[in-house]
Amino acid sequence: MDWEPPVRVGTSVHEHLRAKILTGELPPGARLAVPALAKQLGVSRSPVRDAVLQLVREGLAIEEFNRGAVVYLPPQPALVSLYHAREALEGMAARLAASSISDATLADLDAVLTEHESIDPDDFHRHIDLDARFHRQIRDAAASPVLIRMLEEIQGQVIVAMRSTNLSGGVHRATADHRAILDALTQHDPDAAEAAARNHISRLTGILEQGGEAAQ
Amino acid sequence: MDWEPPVRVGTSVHEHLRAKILTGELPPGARLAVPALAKQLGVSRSPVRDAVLQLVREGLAIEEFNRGAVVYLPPQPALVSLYHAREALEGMAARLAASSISDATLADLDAVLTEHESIDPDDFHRHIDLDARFHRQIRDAAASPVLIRMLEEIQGQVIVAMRSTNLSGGVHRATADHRAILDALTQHDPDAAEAAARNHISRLTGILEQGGEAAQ
DNA sequence: ACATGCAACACTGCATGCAATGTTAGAAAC
DNA sequence: GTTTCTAACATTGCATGCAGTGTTGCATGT
Repeated sequence: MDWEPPVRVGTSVHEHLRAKILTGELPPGARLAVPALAKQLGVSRSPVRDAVLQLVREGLAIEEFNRGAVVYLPPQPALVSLYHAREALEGMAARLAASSISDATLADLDAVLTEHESIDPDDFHRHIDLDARFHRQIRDAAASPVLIRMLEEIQGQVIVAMRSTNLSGGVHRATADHRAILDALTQHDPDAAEAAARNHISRLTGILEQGGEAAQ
Repeated sequence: MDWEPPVRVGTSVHEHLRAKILTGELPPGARLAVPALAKQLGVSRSPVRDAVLQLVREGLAIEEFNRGAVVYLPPQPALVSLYHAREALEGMAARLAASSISDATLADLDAVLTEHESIDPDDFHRHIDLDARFHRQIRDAAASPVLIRMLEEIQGQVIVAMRSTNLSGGVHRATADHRAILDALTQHDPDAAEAAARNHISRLTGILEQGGEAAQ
């Protein structure tokens, strides 16, 4: 019989902190002092230390020497680099997904996108959430474990960055791009899907390089 | 004045173990028991534990419940996934490098490739080393921190996999592909560089999917 | 010879102690 | 009011203790 290893406290703490960073409850600059978190969460310092170290390796936090880690918002040049990796990986994810995506997943994507197309363009919280859900579903549809793991990491950082800077590129442009991606996926056309996904991200990279202030 | 944080024991241990895995001194299956390593390296278990955890997150080791971690060779489907991510990221690295690469780096690449073209095709150790150096230099020439970090991880796993399976695709094909990539870089042609890099990796993916026995 | 049971062992993950070191706030001096 | 010194404080990374749990190998019985 298969056996699932017991849940590790360190893993739970990591997920807990990661979630709080992604929702913005722990915004960039928030301190992640191990003793304080351990006391607050009612566990010892060891698992908390593991969790914080992992957040640092994920790029969601940065160490300030002998002062503990803080939630991290990469500076603009690092975001450009992040978006280059994102373009490559999301392109490949769309390519792979195009071949194998199921009708059920296509329907889910359409539901998310249709909702996205109808929201108040000023409702950034909802925009970020729907955007993340769309990209997450394509990522998972690619069904490629390494790709999924790397995109999880990138998309986490993207959410923090979107929340802190105006790099959405506008809700309408985003949903138009998403519609193009979904159309290509619906036609199971890998080349078109990759091109559409890369075009979407590379447009955002362009905005970023011009100062990240082009939203709306 | 800038201050470089003191070297952490855990980091040294991680680099030490990583190097031993990449050289094959610790082959897939080798046990990474924390107490044993700590005793052998003359440090306590804490930094060794950190190092092993990081190796697991890097994909170079896998945990066997309550028996410690062992050096990991991903099964074939996971390698295909690894190569999909590799294709996307190496393609983007070549694209970025094409714009910014210096004449000095081009000369270095040519030196590595020229040496590679002249080796005994049966000298796999040297083939793996020269192959890794070529890809590493392009990766670094891309000068994109996120891309570099992710490709470091992928290329580490690739070295382990090459050492254990016949997926080089043949020394001559490899150097021919590399020559095409270097030509595109020399012409500072991003599209051609990306296409050549992706073509190189995707050919290897094909070999992998057909059973990984097509070397020579 | 082979299966079974059991005791010794090994390893993990979490808790906690500790020395080193950076930070900070307040008192003291100017 | 501003600067300087200093002492208390906080945090880190490493060391080590410990309970829980899986593994291993040997003795024992059939």
